[in-house]
Amino acid sequence: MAEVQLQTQTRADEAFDCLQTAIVKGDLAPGEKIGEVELCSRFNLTRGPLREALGRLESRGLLVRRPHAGVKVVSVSADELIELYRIREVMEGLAARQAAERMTDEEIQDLLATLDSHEAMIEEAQGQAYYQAEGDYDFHHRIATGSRNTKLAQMLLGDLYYMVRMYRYRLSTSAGRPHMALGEHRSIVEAIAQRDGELAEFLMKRHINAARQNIEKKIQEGVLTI
Amino acid sequence: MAEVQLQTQTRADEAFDCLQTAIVKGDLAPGEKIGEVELCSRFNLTRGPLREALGRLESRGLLVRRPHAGVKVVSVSADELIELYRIREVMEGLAARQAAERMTDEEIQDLLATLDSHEAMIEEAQGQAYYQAEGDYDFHHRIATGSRNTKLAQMLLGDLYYMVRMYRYRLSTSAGRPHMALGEHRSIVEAIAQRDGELAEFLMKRHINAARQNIEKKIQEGVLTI
DNA sequence: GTAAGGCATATTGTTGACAATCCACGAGTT
DNA sequence: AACTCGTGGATTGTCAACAATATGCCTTAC
Repeated sequence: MAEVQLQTQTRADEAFDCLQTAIVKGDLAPGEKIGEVELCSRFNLTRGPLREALGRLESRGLLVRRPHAGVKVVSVSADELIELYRIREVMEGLAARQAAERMTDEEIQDLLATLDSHEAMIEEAQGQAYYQAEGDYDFHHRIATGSRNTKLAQMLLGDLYYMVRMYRYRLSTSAGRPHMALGEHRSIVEAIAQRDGELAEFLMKRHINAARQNIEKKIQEGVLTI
Repeated sequence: MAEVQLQTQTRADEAFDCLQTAIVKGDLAPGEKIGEVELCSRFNLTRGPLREALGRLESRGLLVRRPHAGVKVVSVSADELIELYRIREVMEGLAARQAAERMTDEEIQDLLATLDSHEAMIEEAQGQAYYQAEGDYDFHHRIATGSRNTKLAQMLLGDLYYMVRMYRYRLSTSAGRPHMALGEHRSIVEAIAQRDGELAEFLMKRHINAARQNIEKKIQEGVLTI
């Protein structure tokens, strides 16, 4: 392991990050029961910091822990994934509205620039949905922080996105969707640029609603089994 | 049998509960820097479980922890308290809508019954705002769980309510508000009973909006200093 | 007199060993 | 043959000692 680690980062934080990414990337399959000692040897940690990290992960709902029985990765059902999108709809709607009221002109310009780069990425990497997903994540990330609502950003970035991303990695976005999503992103930013919070909220809600319907359709088609 | 306590409760859970209530009740003042050893002696714990609990509290945003520098209770500014209510508005709006779609008839009847008991409490205990606050908490708690949206309930009950309650304890609700709030509660339940999700969402949002404006007014009057 | 730097102390972060608890397997009984 | 009960093993929960780091005070130089 290359020790690039910052000294201000404690071992427990390190463990937390490792585990979180491992869960999100799918290296630790949902429902899988994992022993503490195995995790220790896998990430070169001792049980103290590991347990601390496990506690945090549990508190965030990525793990379930039964006393003396062990830890297992949470397995989210299809219904629960849909519910997640319903929550995103209202929370990101609020984020968009507040972002329209509070983002600086600079931030908005920057956001527009990133949209251009996302478009370029989609154009050249035809079908490489991964980058599109990263771009999408980047977009929503900026809106969340742009809202200047600390707790809102914390809940979105710390709780919801990680759970959603758990499925992003196994779930390729459908063919025409990236282009459409980009268009929707543009409209939202436009509304923000015009400082029209109400419109930004409406458009964001519709955007996430569309994404949810897209996933629902896939599940019904049986393309996506969770 | 002296062991009324469930054995499935681990020391870390115990520590977590103790600390959480201590923070919420104000026994640990916001901004106060607290040493680990002091907490250990105070709650009869060892540092292992304590640290695990601290990690969870930090992850939930009730504590801030700087490496090697110690732990201190988070201090929420007036603005941030307002922001909390903005989040509640959209999230509980969603909860109300989903509750209208999914609560059982039994649950709704039960909810109505609790509203009656709340009314009785307000009538007899004139000015005892504490019970009203508890009743209010109870009401919102039921709506959240009634939504059948696991993650939504988790975020509301696990994250937001505890932060809001931090201030409930020092902040007596204003004179006429309990009665008004109760009336709003009734309208919401009525909408739920009629399975009108859209209306329930609207009414709940307006209800929380009113509560927020009430607090904003108090802050501007200087009655409430945070 | 003030500011910068180094040292001591106290506090946090980490480690490894010990104790308590659950799960699985096997034996005995119906 | 199937079910229940008991025991062994493994895993988790807990503890106390060790190491690393930041804060505060004192000294010293300008």
